[in-house]
Amino acid sequence: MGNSRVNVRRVAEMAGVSPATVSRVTRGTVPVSPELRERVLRVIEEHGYKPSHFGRALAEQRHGALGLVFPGLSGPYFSELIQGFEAEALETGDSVLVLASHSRADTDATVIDLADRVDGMAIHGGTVSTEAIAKVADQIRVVVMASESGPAQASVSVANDSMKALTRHLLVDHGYRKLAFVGTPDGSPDVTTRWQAFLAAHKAARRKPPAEPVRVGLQQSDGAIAAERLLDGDDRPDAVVCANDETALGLMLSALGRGLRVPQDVAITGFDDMPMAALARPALTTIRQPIRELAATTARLLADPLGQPAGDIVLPTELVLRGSCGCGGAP
Amino acid sequence: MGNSRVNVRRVAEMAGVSPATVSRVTRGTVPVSPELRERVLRVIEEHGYKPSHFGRALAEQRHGALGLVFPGLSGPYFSELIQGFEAEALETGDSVLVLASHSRADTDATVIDLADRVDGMAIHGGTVSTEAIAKVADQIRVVVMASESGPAQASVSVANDSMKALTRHLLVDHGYRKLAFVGTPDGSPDVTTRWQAFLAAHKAARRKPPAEPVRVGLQQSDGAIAAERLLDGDDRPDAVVCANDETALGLMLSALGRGLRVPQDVAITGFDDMPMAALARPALTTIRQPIRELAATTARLLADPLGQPAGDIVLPTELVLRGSCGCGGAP
DNA sequence: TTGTAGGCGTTATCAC
DNA sequence: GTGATAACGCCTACAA
Repeated sequence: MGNSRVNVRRVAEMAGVSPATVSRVTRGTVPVSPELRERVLRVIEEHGYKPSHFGRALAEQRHGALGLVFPGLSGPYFSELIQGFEAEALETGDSVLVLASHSRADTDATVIDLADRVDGMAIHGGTVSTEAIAKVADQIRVVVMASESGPAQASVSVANDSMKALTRHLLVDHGYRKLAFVGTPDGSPDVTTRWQAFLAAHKAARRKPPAEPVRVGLQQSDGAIAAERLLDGDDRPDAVVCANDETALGLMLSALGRGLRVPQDVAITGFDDMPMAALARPALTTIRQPIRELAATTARLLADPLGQPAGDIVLPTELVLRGSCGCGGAP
Repeated sequence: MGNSRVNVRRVAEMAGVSPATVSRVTRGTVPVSPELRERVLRVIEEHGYKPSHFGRALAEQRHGALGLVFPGLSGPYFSELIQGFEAEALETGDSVLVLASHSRADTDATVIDLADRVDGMAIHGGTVSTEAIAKVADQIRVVVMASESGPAQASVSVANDSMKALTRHLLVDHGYRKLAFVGTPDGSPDVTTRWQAFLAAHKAARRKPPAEPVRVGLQQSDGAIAAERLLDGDDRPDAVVCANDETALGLMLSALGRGLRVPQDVAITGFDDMPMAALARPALTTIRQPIRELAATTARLLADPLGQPAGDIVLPTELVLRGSCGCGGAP
């Protein structure tokens, strides 16, 4: 912790050149004569000089950082999100400032504050108010993930409506009579759309959907909570459609722990296709969404120097039928 | 996106004062006469002036940001970690730059790069090489989490050796004959200590431990993989000690899915006490560690202006006995 | 190709 | 209490 840092001027002096030349060497933009370049590089090497981010940021008027805002949830979904985003940001030499929103209340303020520490910001649907997004978007480039763009410059989300095909599969192909939905529609735009697709499938099949979803969060423990409400009574559903894999697996664990058989006593489906989905017994029927690509696309949109309008990008999803819905194969 | 930002000079001009006075008002350190203060505040309000981070950082020689480096793993553990860290950082007005390390190879380089964008860095055990830590620690304050400090200024970890008490409980109190350990000791310092405690407990009870642990990762899906190796053969263990709750729950799900009874056919224990642990059926016997406090303490150590040496802090853990080890209560 | 000089926006150190 | 003025470290016209 004693690294007496050297600056351009000092390096220039020692190399017997002007600061400008040093800058040219470190940036590599403008050609410099081999001889001087060599001299400068030697001094840089010798003194471990590294251009200060302070100075650079100030001079270039850019932070070299992207913001990522999401609800502080656990699970593979958000890990994939962070990693995918970061991997892409690294490509362009940007750092990632993360805001794992806590209470929605102060998140708005924090996000606005974050806005002048980054060059662009990715905001996950359902984490901050539209007003806050508008304010930020007025200042820097904003891309919304898993929701509509609203006041933001662009959005990237996935085809949640494939939930309709899944629901139809349960209703028509398997002939289940009584379905339940686990998830809170008002909680996040993703879940909103999934619930609507669930309802639409019922309507298309002229079947009566449940009046209300089982309103719980998206964590595995929420699946266990849903289990208490759904499995302990005597009007148990045939099949339970969960808003994501985590809750589905939590529910499955609870079902099996109660001595119920899946899918014979109750069929269960998820959304995401996280690694555990394929490994569970029975394996989980679900919808695969390209989380990493979602994040990478978002980062790319933000890093893009003179980004085109871009608009709203929707990535495809894929229905993955496995044992937990009653399809053959796995036990 | 057209916010023609104003700067101190401009504000000063409009308020008819000097830039210094404007600065004094925004910082609130030195007293300013009510009259001028009022004038300045009005102009600031009117033009939405906000001091630029660029300028501030350069003048104050500090970024106002803390770095957080951890293996890009999913699950409640790391979510808690991020949130705990960030919540504390927000207190002191710092932003959090996250590095969810991907391949260990390039992480070293990235971490060194990150070092001159933050004022302090928290590094999770097992993510970067000791050499890289040394380099960074030479430049800024570094606190290592869940590992020994090494070249870093300080470290914060939890009492992993309570794994010894847990193992003893299985061996002595329940009298299980054949135990297995799920986790990769070389993968992270935490797991190393837990495996050693597991071995120590066997030795203390004069019992022969398994020759090798089941080397898998820390995700839920790894628990399912472990299940294939442990549960399908005919020399199934009595009890399986997992390095964390996630793998334990993955294993439990697989066990139940195979028609095995927990704990009668196989007892299972975890480490962390994540929310799902208490809700599973049977509820998971585990060791509770204060993840949030771990993160908060680390952040506090980093933000501390003239931090004392601090040294190595070890936070307490607590053995939580539930149904999955065979203890009464839950089914 | 290279050097000089000015600017990026803020804070801190002086005088007054 | 307040106002000049000089850093802070870098980049980039502009001139040579």
